[in-house]
Amino acid sequence: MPELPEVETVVRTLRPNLVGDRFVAVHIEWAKSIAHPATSQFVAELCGTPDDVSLGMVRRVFRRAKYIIMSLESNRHLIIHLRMTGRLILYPTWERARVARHARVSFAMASGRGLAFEDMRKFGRLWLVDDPELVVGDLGPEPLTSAFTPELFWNLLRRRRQIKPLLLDQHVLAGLGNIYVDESLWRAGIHPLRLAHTLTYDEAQRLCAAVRATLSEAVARKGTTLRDYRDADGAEGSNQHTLAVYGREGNPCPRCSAPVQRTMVGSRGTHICPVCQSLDQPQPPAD
DNA sequence: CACAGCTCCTGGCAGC
DNA sequence: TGCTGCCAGGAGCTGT
Repeated sequence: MPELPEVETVVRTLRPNLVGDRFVAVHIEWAKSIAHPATSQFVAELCGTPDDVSLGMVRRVFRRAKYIIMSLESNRHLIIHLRMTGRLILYPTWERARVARHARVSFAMASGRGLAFEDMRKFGRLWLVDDPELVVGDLGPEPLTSAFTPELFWNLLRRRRQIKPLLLDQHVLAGLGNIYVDESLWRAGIHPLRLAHTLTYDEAQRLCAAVRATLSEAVARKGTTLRDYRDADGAEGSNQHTLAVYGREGNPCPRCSAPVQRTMVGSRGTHICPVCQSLDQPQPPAD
């Protein structure tokens, strides 16, 4: 599942290949992948006009939370959310992109290369908008910026709500998904069912640092490839080799060797160390 | 407000 | 071997 580190890696591999290149054609294989506007308008507006093809040029490629944003010369923005199984893969030609397995939308670039949006489960979505805020305007803060301070985080926790679903809520904090929430809570020694407003300031500070460390280490390892995730060059990440709890049910906790348990929290598969992440008596993990 | 449940999807896997 | 059916899960939505 692409979360912040995976999306960041996709952006980093896309950027040097796309900035300065131009969209010249697009093929939509699965219309529901286009969230906005109507598919005919999406096709008509992406590539500029016959008398000014430069409007389809990519000026910037960047990320907001789990959204990939490409700013075009036309001042429009192509926004892509990969959801569960989405990928953005570069190919030497448009033809290769079009025939890629699970290709839902494919783009021809002026350079002759192709870009494919591949998405087995069809949950991913694309937008073409004038104002990116229409898509990403309601997101919470970015956890890897200097603005994400323990004080800010402390304020986000002033709610009577289970900590794991809270951390997964993109309106509260933007970028975490199921893998990195489980890993962050394990690192901070906090049980996913703890109510956010009952965390001590010390615990909040630990969790804040845990989120930052978990995400930045995953970025450095180019993301977690459990099954579907690839960067724009088709390469896997390596963070899956260092996961502490996610997907490790029955294996020893790296900190205390107790068997990792899998439970359900908020109807999501959840992995904890029952010793390091106690629900009853909050105490710092013996790190 | 909090949260459970439903929807969208399909490859992979368990069970028979 | 081959069939059926269940399951994951991000985000938006409805219902309680």
